[in-house]
Amino acid sequence: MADFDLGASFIPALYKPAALLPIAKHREALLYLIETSPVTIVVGQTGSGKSTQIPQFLEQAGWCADGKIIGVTQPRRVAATTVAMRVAEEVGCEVGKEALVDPLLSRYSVVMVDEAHERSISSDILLGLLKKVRRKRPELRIIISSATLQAEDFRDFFSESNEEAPRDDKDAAKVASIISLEGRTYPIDILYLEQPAEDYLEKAVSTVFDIHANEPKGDILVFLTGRDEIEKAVQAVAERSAQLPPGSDSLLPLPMYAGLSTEQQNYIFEETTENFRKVIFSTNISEASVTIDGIVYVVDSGFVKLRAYNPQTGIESLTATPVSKASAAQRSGRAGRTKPGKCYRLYTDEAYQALPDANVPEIQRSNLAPFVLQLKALGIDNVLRFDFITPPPAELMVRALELLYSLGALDEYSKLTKPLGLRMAELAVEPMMSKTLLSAPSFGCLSEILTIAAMTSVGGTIWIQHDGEKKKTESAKRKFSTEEGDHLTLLNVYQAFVTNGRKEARFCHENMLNFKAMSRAVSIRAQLKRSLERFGVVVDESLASGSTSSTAAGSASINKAEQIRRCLTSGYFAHAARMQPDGSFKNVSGTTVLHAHPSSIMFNRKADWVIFHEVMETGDKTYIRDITKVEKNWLLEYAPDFYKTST
DNA sequence: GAGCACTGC
Repeated sequence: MADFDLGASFIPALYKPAALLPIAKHREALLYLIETSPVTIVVGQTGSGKSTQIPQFLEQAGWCADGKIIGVTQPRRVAATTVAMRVAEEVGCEVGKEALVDPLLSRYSVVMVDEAHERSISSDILLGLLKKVRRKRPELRIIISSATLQAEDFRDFFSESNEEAPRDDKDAAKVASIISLEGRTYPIDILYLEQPAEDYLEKAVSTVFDIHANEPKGDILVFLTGRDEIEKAVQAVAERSAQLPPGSDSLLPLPMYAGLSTEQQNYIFEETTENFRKVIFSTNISEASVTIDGIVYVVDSGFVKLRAYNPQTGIESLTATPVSKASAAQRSGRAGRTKPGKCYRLYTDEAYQALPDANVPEIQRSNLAPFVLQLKALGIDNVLRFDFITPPPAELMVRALELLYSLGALDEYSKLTKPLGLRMAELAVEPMMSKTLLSAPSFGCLSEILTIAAMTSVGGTIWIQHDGEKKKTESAKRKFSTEEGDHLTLLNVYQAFVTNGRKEARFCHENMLNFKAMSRAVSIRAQLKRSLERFGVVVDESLASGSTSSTAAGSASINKAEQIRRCLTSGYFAHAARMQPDGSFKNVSGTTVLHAHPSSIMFNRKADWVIFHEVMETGDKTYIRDITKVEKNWLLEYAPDFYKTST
């Protein structure tokens, strides 16, 4: 496998992006377009300064007069808060307000949808809303930032009308215009494999060594699909580095994925000494969310893990999928930020040609229940006729409506119920959990459910997953575990954190907890609590017990534990399963075999009926996560209609 | 025996 000869395995492509003018040069043209055209589509590279500079141009041009504000939305909140803060600092405008409170967005003179080409559900829905608002508020200005390939989709969307007669081309041009604001980039050589790789992980590692042996200085960024692959690749490079010829520069392999702690992530930004070449093995996090300086070489496996949702079974899956052409372009662009670069694609030119232009929009492959609820709360009753830029499959809509009806958020006419449905829409957790929260006062366990809701929404990032320290994490977890399952375990972890570890980094370190994730749970809990108090719900924290584990003495806490399990059942009855003699589970209709996820307390433990927070198919198994034991008769008690129809 | 990314104020 020692094919160090790059020329033999890669062939160059013809494509070279042109180096164009920076954004400030386009200022006048841009402001003229925004003034004269209701919708302006701004095309330019990620990081070209669009999201910070355009709001400033607008403010200077008087778009903030009369107390009006400029809104900037982004699919990735980390970036959004940074941008919003910078804009607020620099131009003195307030940014960010929910459409839920002000459906006509009347305080805004301009709304900018940033990175709209990423097609997140929220930006897709915002585009549909903006199109609707524009009919009632023709003076509103809409700016959409997009990658080049998708610009025309947005123009066509805003130019076409659902209700009126088709416009001619001249009219369409008046509604939406496209302007290109390419930033300065350096040329990137793109190289393809001559033959498909049998094992892209092995090929990625050998390509890294090829680059190291044959190419001038510059760090390497390798795109892989997940943690497992990344850790394997890092290890392979570390091992094989020993065989590098004496006197040659060293390779410094580093992992990058969202599950790492901040500290571990920060290694990739540190400067290396003269004789080192950094090689970063990363998930898609480095495609757009994280920018690393000094990258000259990109190695693209051609794969990404993508979520999908099966509307028939209601099961999400996470599988490695070939990237889109748009993704491949974005990845290669990471090489040319500071000087000319090279991108090695671990697939053939033919394989590239066969890739889809763009990813399937999120709205066509997700559980839509949370978004249907939001649309209903915005007064959009006929969600099936909402003007989506690409409509989701009807089955996805139907499944979302059915779930919301079974939870009592919608009535038999599919209208939002009040107050239940409306309140559920305003809580920032998914519908099954918002239902659980809203029924918690009647079970006398609101404080505990608030905590559980916050803990489940930060997901699997609570525990440190350091390679080689798995045992340590397992034993730390056992200290908090309860007989009843994962939800009560999460409650114990949280309670220990707020009493012992909130200001003490050592507590998290000793218990293998991720401080950032735990702090996020604290702030989510506070936010949920504020929402509930806005509805007039009283949250009595004095009732919260120190420990709700069944190992704790006293019948009061055992009773509390049962109330919590009953309450969870009232929201999660649709996520019920029964353990089979072989230890696996079957869902209510008996159609799907489910397995307790190895991270669950219920992994390898006995149970009868359980409810679970989440179900996901990865590889060839379907896993349930965050599992709690319940009684069969509770299911019948809290969801009689649901169980009558499904059995 | 194991989860891509993102957010929630």
